[in-house]
Amino acid sequence: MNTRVPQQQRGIQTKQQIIEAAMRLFSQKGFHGTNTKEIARAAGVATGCFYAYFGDKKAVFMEALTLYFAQFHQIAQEQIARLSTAGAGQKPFFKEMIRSFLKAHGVFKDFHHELTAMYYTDPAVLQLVAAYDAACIGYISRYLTGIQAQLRVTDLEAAAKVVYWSIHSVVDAIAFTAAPNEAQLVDALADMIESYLFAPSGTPAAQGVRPDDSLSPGG
Amino acid sequence: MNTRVPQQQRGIQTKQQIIEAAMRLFSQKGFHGTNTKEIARAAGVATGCFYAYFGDKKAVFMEALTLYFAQFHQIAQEQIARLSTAGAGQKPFFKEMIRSFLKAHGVFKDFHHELTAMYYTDPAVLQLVAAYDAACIGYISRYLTGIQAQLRVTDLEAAAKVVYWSIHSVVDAIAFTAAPNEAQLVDALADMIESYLFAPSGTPAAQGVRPDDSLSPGG
Amino acid sequence: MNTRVPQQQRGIQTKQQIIEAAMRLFSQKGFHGTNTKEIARAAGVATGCFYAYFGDKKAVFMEALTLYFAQFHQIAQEQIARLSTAGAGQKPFFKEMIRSFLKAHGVFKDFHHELTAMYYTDPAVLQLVAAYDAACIGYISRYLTGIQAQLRVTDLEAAAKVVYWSIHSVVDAIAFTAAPNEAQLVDALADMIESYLFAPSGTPAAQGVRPDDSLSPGG
Amino acid sequence: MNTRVPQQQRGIQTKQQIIEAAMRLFSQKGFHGTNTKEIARAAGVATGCFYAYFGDKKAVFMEALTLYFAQFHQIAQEQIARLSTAGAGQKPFFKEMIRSFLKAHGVFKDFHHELTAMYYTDPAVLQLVAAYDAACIGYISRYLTGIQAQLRVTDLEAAAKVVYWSIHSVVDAIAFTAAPNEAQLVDALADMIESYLFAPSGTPAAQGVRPDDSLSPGG
DNA sequence: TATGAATGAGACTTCATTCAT
DNA sequence: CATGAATGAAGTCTCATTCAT
Repeated sequence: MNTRVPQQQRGIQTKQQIIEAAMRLFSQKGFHGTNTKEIARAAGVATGCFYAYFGDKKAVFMEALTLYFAQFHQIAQEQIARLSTAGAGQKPFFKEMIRSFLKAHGVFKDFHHELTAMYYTDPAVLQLVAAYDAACIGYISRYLTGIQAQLRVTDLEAAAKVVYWSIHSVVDAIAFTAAPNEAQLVDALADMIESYLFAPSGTPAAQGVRPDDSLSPGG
Repeated sequence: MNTRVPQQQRGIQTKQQIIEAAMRLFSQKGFHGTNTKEIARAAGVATGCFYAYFGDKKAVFMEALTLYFAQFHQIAQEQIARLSTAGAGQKPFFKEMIRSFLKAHGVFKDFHHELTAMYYTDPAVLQLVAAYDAACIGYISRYLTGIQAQLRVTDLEAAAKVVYWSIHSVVDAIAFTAAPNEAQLVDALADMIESYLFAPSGTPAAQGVRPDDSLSPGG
Repeated sequence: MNTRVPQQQRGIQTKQQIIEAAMRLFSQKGFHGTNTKEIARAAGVATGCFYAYFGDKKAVFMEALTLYFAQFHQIAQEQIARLSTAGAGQKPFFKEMIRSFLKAHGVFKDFHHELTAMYYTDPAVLQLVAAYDAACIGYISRYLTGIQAQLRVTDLEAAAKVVYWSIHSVVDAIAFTAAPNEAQLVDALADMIESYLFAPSGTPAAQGVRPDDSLSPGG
Repeated sequence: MNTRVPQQQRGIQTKQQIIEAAMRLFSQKGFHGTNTKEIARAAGVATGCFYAYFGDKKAVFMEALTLYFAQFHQIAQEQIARLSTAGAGQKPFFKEMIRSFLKAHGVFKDFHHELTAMYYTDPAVLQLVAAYDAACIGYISRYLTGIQAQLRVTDLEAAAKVVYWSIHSVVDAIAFTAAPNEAQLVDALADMIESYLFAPSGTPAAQGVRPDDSLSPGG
């Protein structure tokens, strides 16, 4: 039987409830540890109803995933837009970006992990995630292109990737291990990215670098 | 009944065969996509024999994991030892390290991914992996301490972590997406790490940095 | 997942069918000789359906047991009520009781034996059976208290137990071995119980006792 | 492969060890709850060795059973012999008999229960047990025949059976429930049997009967 | 002969999915 | 549209028994 596309208000709401319940359960117990009956019950509907809206269990996961990414994209885009216009080349840019990621991570932390697990396991998930990663890298790449003049690196493609993956993994490590020294790690990460991207400002000022101001022009 | 501890030569061999078959299958089809019957058959033994050696499916996974890490550790340690003595502070160190990781990754590439998937799902796996990560970070940290004089960073703990996670994720991205521009990414990553860790060598030579030789003394 | 509590008519009927099929099979082939697949098939449902209603094989057994005892109790209580009011102290009481037991036994004879087997093996069964035995002994005890004046025994508790167990085992022996001399055994058993409980009616009439009328008053 | 009949001292001892281990385990965990590996280990031999001496798991059970009965028989026979010659018609006979049974029961109490469970389940066990029961009934029957003159009952066959089963079940109840009022139950049981079998001794002395001496002549 | 490793049928159980009401 | 009962394939695990050494 084909999947139902809800037409009425009620149907749309039901579908939404199912997605939310599924996300909650996947986050708590993982995809493999959650069964459709549980999802249905948590959503307050009958088992059969689940299959009226979703072709199979993976379908909810994918839909939840799409939603999840949409939110990420939105946050990221807003961030980029804000920072880009606020004055291109402002160095706090990356620190802000890291904080953005951290925050976004926090919202659906556990779902993010389940997602990562599926990523390596399921091609469809991989594709979705890869698209998202590519988009993020694209943002960074465009940003770098915009401030190319200030940079010491030349291969902007590679730089964007390296920067993205570094942020990605450090943020993940922070979020997952609930690192107590979060602030230092964020500082160190931002410092690394900035040391890498930006040319030292002409003077040998780099000694005694302190993460935040080391690159402030004024030098 | 408890797990069998092989007492005859034959038993030891059988157990080894099972572990190998399991790793192969987990890598190909994932943990959840592999069943114990398949593992047994792939190892050339009967189902029951599997359970003589392993309490359940996860038990093989954990044992395989332990083995896998033991190899990683060994490779890493050898590498560190070799590089450290070869001339402390030689800058190719990190590039070498990245290549090491890439190589190690390559050996059991798919198993590594299955592992990552389990990492987020299973506490026991998490623990094992966390221990491994901590060990790696420890290596780096000790290395940095050894060459502290040459460094621009001061919080070596944080630096070691940031460096480790960056390498980890970039290597993973390279390995998983079979990036065609592997060389550039490795260069960029090494460049980032070095820019971050090392003080520009006194002269304003940092301009026009080229990854490999930029830091070679002689400057 | 938890056991289903049938909410539709169909569900209630299915559960009943499963219990009946299980009782039939347990009686024929014993608890250990019957598997859940067979039970499901005999009930005309799928294997999984069995587990929707019962957590495991023992659960059906226990539920069947409870049902079985409920019927026993009902028969016994009716019997007691009828005989007690029909004229307290009428001696055919015990003969009637024996016949009751025999009849009740006959209905689910084989199930009774499987039950006895489980009794010694499973604590939960033991508990249920012990409760039933205690209830039966309670009936007899109360009956004896009611006719205390006519009795030669004084420790009514002990008497009730001894009488109950004697009936129990003789009835069991009769039912299980399909003794050809059932009538004689019943007579002998009733005679034994009555000789024990009731004082000889004043005269030395006890010689040449014939089971049935030996104790009829009026000697 | 055929079962080995031990020829050497060592073999005989091994077989004995296996039987003992099996009895112990069957008593503790039941026939179905014990596996051959456990038996072998408890006996201090290898799994395969078990099958050198016994065709299958049931075979040990049967052999243990036979041994168990042999002991019972011996005790019973000695008892009968002793009492019979000590003065036929001595009334303490049945009380002694009950005590004998209780003692015999106590020795292998748990094995006895496992046996009862198997009895209803396995034809071979049934046959063995039935033979044993018949033998016991035979003893009683012969005893009764010997003192026929003193008895009020005439159908000695039926009487023997009723008496045997009563003793059997009351003893079982005592042993299994560890009844605190064991003494009273034994008294009551003996009283019942004696009231049943023996004619009141000529005088209307039966009033105020006390189990032990009520029937002593010369009263 | 003893050892303990190996066998494999079969038991129990779960759950994604379909169906009757 | 919703409900919850039913399906049955597939997976996990056990254990009586056989076999290689």
